[in-house]
Amino acid sequence: MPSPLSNIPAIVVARLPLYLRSLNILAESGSTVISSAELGARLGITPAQIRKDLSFFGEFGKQGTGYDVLYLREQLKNILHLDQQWSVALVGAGDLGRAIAQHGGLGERGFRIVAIFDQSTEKIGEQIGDIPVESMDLLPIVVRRRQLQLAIIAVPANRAQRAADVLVASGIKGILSYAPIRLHVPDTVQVRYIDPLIALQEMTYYLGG
Amino acid sequence: MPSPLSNIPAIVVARLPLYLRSLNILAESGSTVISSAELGARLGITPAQIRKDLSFFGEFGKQGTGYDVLYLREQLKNILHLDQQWSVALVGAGDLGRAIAQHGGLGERGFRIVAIFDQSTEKIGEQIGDIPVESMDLLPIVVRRRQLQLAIIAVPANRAQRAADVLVASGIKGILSYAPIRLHVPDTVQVRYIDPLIALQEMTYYLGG
DNA sequence: TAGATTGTTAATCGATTAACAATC
DNA sequence: TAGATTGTTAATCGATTAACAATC
Repeated sequence: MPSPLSNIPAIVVARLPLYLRSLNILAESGSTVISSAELGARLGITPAQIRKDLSFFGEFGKQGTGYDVLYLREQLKNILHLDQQWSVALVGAGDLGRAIAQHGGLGERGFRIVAIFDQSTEKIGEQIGDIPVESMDLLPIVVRRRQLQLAIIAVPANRAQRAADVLVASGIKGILSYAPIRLHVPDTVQVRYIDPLIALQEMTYYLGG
Repeated sequence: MPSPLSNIPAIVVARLPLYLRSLNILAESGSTVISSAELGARLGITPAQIRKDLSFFGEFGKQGTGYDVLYLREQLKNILHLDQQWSVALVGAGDLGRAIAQHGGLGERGFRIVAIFDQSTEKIGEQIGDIPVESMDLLPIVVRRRQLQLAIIAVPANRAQRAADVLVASGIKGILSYAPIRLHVPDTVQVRYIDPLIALQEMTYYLGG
């Protein structure tokens, strides 16, 4: 695998996890082969786009037949570096951080929260699941020692940028932020946002006043 | 206001909430005027794009000066129909639904959860905050009586499509789904997804294996 | 007035789609 | 072989950006 081809459009990369998700469902249901047309119908994406997207990375299909579900799934996992467990730091042990850590939909899917940090002296020492909340002061040490590359930010908006700065300085390369502000980071660092409020506001435009 | 101009690109509409968010911050900090250049710098968007986006809806600025923060904020709120409280139905009273209902970042911002539904007989009758969990059987009646237009889905993937079907049949016009599947709904219904796993998988592509 | 910034047009850029030869 | 579907090219479509006259 030619490691992250930097010339692949981000929008193409962003669709790969959706393809993978469908392939997981197909694999579970016992399907062995799928065409770009069928996959497209499930995802609301044109078959041509799926074929084009995949062609950035190689030739995975067979004319007349389609794609082998297990094989394509394996390939996508490799491309996305999901052939390994990812350890994740969580910043913020409030309601939201707690929900993220405990709900654990992530843990079962290859992203394990291995350290939790909070500013508040009250929260330090508490356990969330089986992970103790540690002081923000320890963050750089822990992140470096464990060589963590991913972090989740779940602190209030007014502390999010500072959290990001510390994370980046400690070597974090990817941040998933639940804070409703744009984070400024070097462009060697990936950032994605989760913001239900923005999503709701996007929809009300289309709803009758 | 010419009600939802249907010919405005969705990607333009999707940026309006971001503009609004910045304007809220600016207003709080006491700024009275802002140029497209300054706003763009905050958001990582080119000034030309901001001006173009806004020009779909009217002329809100003044040459030589920029935009009046409070005025533009008001206009965007109107365009997005955020000049009112929105009542929202929540489907799913598990860990996730509970976290969404209690965390309440939404309530303070104009989206109030007014009814919670769950399948499980055990959960029915429980209170989350001050809202009782009701049976799914009551959903159509409650949604119709209260004329709810928005709903949040926080049930497992295998129940999400059924939940969406019931919601749509009950008159819901916008769905925010936390379930990791694509929902099939009539195109008169808006759907947005919140999926931290997909966001993480998008980032690992760029990280060293 | 001089300087700044808008709103808008036209040019550029990039993403999506249609079409089809290759081939299983 | 006949039918189906890929991978890829070229055409289309749509979004972003640069540039500038208008004007505060």
